[in-house]
Amino acid sequence: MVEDDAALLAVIVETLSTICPRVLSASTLAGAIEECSRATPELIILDLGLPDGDGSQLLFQLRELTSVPIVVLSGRESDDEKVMLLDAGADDFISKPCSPAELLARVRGQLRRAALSSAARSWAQFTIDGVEIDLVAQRVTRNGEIQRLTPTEWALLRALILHAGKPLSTKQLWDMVWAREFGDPTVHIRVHITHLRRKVEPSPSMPRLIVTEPGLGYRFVAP
Amino acid sequence: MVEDDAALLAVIVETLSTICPRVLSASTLAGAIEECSRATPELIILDLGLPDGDGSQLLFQLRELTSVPIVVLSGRESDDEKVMLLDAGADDFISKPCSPAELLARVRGQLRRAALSSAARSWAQFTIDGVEIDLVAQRVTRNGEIQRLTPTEWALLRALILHAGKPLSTKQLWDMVWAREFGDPTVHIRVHITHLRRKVEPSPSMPRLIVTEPGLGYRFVAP
DNA sequence: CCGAATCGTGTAGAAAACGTTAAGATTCCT
DNA sequence: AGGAATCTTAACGTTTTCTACACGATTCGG
Repeated sequence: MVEDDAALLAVIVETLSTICPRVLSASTLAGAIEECSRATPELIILDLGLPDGDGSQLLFQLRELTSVPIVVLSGRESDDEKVMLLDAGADDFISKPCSPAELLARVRGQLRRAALSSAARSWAQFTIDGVEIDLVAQRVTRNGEIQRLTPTEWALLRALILHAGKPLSTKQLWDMVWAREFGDPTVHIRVHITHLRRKVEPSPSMPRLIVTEPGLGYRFVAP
Repeated sequence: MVEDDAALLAVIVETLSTICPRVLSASTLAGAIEECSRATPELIILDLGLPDGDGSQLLFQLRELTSVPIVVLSGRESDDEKVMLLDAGADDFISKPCSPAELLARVRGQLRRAALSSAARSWAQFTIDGVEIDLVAQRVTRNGEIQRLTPTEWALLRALILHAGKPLSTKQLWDMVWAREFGDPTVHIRVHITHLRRKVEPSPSMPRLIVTEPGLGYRFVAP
């Protein structure tokens, strides 16, 4: 929230905090840029008319750097200004005064839209050596062929990828995937690791993705 | 452009045509749905207060079927209504009267954002292997024959298509389609999936559209 | 170099999940 | 009220997945 009027800022921050877990604020253009580079916010609300420069200048600068939703708040009612800012990349323009309810509704809308625009799911999807793994769509393809994984195989793969880079002991995997106390962990895991490798490794007999660290456990090599 | 006032409609269409290659219009709720299923617009501008039903009703219906930007235009200034519509999925809300320049700027903004957010098909309407599915018009034809789907079958199909590509578990489908807590989900869904496949699959015994991922659920494969 | 522990892989039976059919129950329309 | 369409429930055969066990291969320390 970028706003120079301290009283108004307090009110808006209070309002926003009902739906946002963390609200950061800045009262100057320079402060706003610093805050953005440090905290990478999910949405920016920008009031025009800051002391150290035009807010529209900040809008241009931010649009060069990021595609997060930017909502502009302004007291001026000039059509030309609205058009200019919207064309510059503002995602919404709200005229002051504005009811808290409407502000929240518009913020919710922007957040909802940003969430489903699939930018957020890039971390769970990657390709390595012709093997494509998509944790969200629950899909694995190797050289174009679809590989079907069973529920336990998915659980095992998820556990390994979640802690990619670190070796996971047999006990840890057992707790994460099976979550029960009877049966022999080691033999189960050996079997399912074999199955998993057969489906996701470029060459299953020479594992490159799921490597075994003798005596420690298994490790998923990060891409 | 959905608007019942002919004079205002003409003005807005004229305005829009300066930036849009094709502008379609409808003056009733039924006409709007028909137009949408035929032409699959890239953006919808919706004026509230249509003769044959509330415009907000159309908004709800459309939001079940598509993710295209919807801009609501209204003369009423009620905060509650604004909030309700924005939360129902409207991408923008413009109060009448509104300058042509601002309208164009907001439309441009929505189109720009839609273009870069998902190049994916935003209208659930397609043909594959002689099977034509149109969620908007609620029509399924296979080799020219119209297939009649029951309400639960539509709900099931809509849930699957809305999350095309991702497997939906039995529990998820149960929550989306039936929305209640008693009864045994698995049996119901098995039966209705069979019925659905018999009507929409090119060859029901070898499903290609609605594939089952054993242990995970069912997945609608996007064409 | 050798033995013990650990790891990889094949096979077979048990358990769970799934597809299909059919008959009763319910709703909705005329 | 009668009848048609739809939903629910039950049963049964099939497919898929899990578990258990056996045996060869590999690793590691002395």
